[in-house]
Order: sequence, then structure tokens, then C-alpha cells
Amino acid sequence: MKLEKVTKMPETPSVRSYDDACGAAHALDLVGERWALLVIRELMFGPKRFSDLRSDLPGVSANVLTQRLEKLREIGVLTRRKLPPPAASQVYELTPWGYEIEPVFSVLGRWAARSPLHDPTLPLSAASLMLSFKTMFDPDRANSLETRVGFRIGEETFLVRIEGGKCDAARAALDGAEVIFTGAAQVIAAAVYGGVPLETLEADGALSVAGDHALAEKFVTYFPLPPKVGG
Amino acid sequence: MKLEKVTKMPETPSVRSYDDACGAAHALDLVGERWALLVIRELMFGPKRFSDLRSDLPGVSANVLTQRLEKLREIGVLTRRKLPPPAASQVYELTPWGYEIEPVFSVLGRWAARSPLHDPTLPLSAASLMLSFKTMFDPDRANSLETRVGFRIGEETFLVRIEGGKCDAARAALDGAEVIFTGAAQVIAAAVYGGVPLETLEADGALSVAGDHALAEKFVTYFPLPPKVGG
DNA sequence: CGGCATCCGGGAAGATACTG
DNA sequence: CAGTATCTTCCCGGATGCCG
Repeated sequence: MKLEKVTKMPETPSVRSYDDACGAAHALDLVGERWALLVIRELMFGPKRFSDLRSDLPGVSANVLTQRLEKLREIGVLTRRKLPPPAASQVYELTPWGYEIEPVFSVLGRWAARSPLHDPTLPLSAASLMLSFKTMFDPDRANSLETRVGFRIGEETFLVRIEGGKCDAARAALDGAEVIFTGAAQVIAAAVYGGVPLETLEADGALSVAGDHALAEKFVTYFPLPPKVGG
Repeated sequence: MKLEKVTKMPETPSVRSYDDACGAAHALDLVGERWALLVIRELMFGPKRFSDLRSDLPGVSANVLTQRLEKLREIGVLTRRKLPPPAASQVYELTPWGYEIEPVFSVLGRWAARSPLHDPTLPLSAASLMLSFKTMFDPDRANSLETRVGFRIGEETFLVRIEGGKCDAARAALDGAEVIFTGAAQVIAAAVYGGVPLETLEADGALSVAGDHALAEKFVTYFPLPPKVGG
């Protein structure tokens, strides 16, 4: 049995680095590979299982997801944890430093929203929608209103708190929500960013609004998209 | 002359998009390819020629640079312009929207600077150094000092203005600078971020400081790096 | 179900050489 | 100087299969 192919000798484990002291360049070395940032985005509101990530990131293949999770774990962005029995499955969770990447999504999102090529009607994950609320919230529109708005998207529930001119979102029970939206993230985005009237979506059965309906009508106006370039 | 290879039928022009309404995902569709963000970084302080970009981005190959510039031009991030004679060469320049991406470098840089794997002693472009000043400036350290510090890095000169608790940097003539650093960006980074004494670098002949030397000593302390994770 | 290993096809990235 | 052209290498994405 002799070596039949001496094609490669991976002494250098293909570390395709930018070799650049610039912080942004190093960030790209860390999370610049395809899908890496979106994996982190999906974990911004708490731990998820491998399968959750796969279904929330349609398009990523299992092996690529495995590679990204492994690298992100190695560099300290996330950890793998085994849930206590009976649900003895594994989950991936961001480290404190991993959570600190959140402003990247805000500035990237704000910048790209001005692109003429941006299509806000494409599919959207629940995490993306919640991040978009934190990114696009306009305190002037909310005019010092303080409230809690609940969302039921698939299996998950989120609570969006508007208070003190800030807008925060978190995975949480819906206790104390003055109004609750139930529907797909893409449908809620159509109401908030697409200007589709709530009643239209409710008539379609795509969305259900429970509680303070007048508040719901106001809420969807609090997140203006920036003007497109050249517009 | 017949077709010798009917290998591919690029009906789908390899639009490897994330198909995701999330703004950050769209940003990655726009500038998520390898080298794209670094090309933009090099243009943050004004137009450059193709060859300038090549030499400021060691590691990018000519064909990849061509592809990136072409795509960035198509999507409206930059334009190609022909300089008036006699220097009738072409330059690439960011559009107003292109310049708006700057906060991305700040948040990426700030986040990645906390990585244990970040090596601030690697090579550095002049644009990266100037961006790092805007990113890492600490108004408390400057303590309401107002000054102008000049830099001569290769063929370029930059003026860093500290005033009103802000730190701005621009490609400009060095008129009015109270002190002028002359040397490679990497050397200046060693002084500012590596804690290497100015006199050491000057003794090596790697750096020259002209003007208010006491101000230079203070200046290099105004840009503290964030603590590494787990440190 | 959850995760990893492997193979394969296509395409993007990297290196080099060459042209206007 | 400003890019092409070509070739090789490697990464991405899909499919399959193994193993707990």
C-alpha cells in the first residue's frame, strides 16, 4: 500500500488570513466567511439547536454549518452546551463577547437598507425581524410612548419593550404585552416595512393581532426605512 | 471553430445571494465577498488608482481586484473617474453612499480588537491607521485638548484634528500641524498601540517626529485598545 | 433527531504571465 | 499603469451515509 496521491501536504492548514493589523480586517478573518455572521445573528436572542439554525437559515448546508459552528467555537464567539435531561440535546450559545457583535448588525443593516437593490419582501427570520426593530426604531415617532408589544412567531415568543426612547427586544413570555402579533416574520415585516395594512393581512389569515389594536396600528409606523440612494 | 467545451450554461449568473430581507444579510450580498470591504476601506480617505489599491492591499490579486471594483461600481458604492490631463490616469472613488459605510469599520474594529487572536503588530495600511484613530480615540484621555497632528506615510499626508472631544482624520496638507510623524503606518501603530517608546523608534530611524515632541508623547496615549476577552 | 465524515461538481480565489 | 488571460487550488453547496 503506497501513497497513491501526494497531491497536497497541508502543512499550512489553509489559513487564508488577510494578515492585516486593521481591526476590521481581523473581524473578517474571524467572521467573514460565508454564513458566519448570519449564524451569529440567529443566536443573538439566545441559544439554539443545530436543527433550529438549519431551518432558520434556509440555504446553509449541514457541513458548512458544522464548519462555521466549529470555527466560531474555537475562536470564542460561541459555546456548545448540553441541555439537562430530559431535553438532553445540544445547543449553541454566544459568549458575552459574541453578543457584543450586535452593533455590527445595526450599522450593516442601516447602510444596506439604503441600497436600491434591497428587497424587504424576501423571507426573514424572527431574529432578523427583532434586530431590525432595534436598528430602525425612531424615538421621535414613538413620541415618548412606553409599551410592550408581544410577538408569536412559529414556536418562539418575543417581547419588544419601548421605553425611555429606546426599543429593546428579547425572547420572553408575553406577560404584560399590550398587544400581541401572531404570524410569520415575513408577514409582520410586510406590515412594518412594506406598508401593508394590518387589516389586509388579518383578512388573509396571515396575521393575527390580539389586544390593543390601535396600539398595533401605531407600532407599525415607528420603524421608518432610510431613503434609498438617489431617491 | 466549434465550441470545444459545452461545460456550462450560466442561466443563473451565479448570483449567490442569501435571499434574506435582513439588512445585514443584504449588506453581505453587496460587500461580503472577500476583499470587498478592504477595497472600500482603502478608499475611505479619497480616490486611488488601481495600482495604489494593489500596493495598499498586499495579497489581493489583480483579477480579484478588478472583479471587486467592477461589482462595487455596478451596485453604486464607487465610481471610476478619469483624472484631467496631464495625469490622465483613472481613479476609483466612493460615492456618498459608499462613504456612509464608515461606521461599519468602527464597530467591526472595536469588536475584533477584543479578540485574543488579534495581532496589532501585523502590517497596516495608512487608511487603516487613520480609521483606527477615529475608532479608538478616547476623549477622556485627550481631556479637551485641541490640536492638529500631521502624518507623512509614504507618498500621502494626513491631518488628524482633535477638537470638541472628537477625532477626525483626512488626507490633507500638513499646514498647521503642531507635530508631524513621518514613517510607515506599522511603525506609528507600534508607538500608539504597541507601547513602543517614540525614542526607540526614532533611534532605529524608523520614525521621525518633527515639531512639538511633548505633544507627540501625549498623542500616542489617546487611543487605548479595549481589554481582550478573558483578560 | 443531532451531528459529523466523505465524495463530488462548480465556482470563486490566488498566482503568474502577458498585453495595450 | 491598468488591467486580461490562464491555470491551479481551495471553498461552497448538495447528497449520501455513518453513528450515537
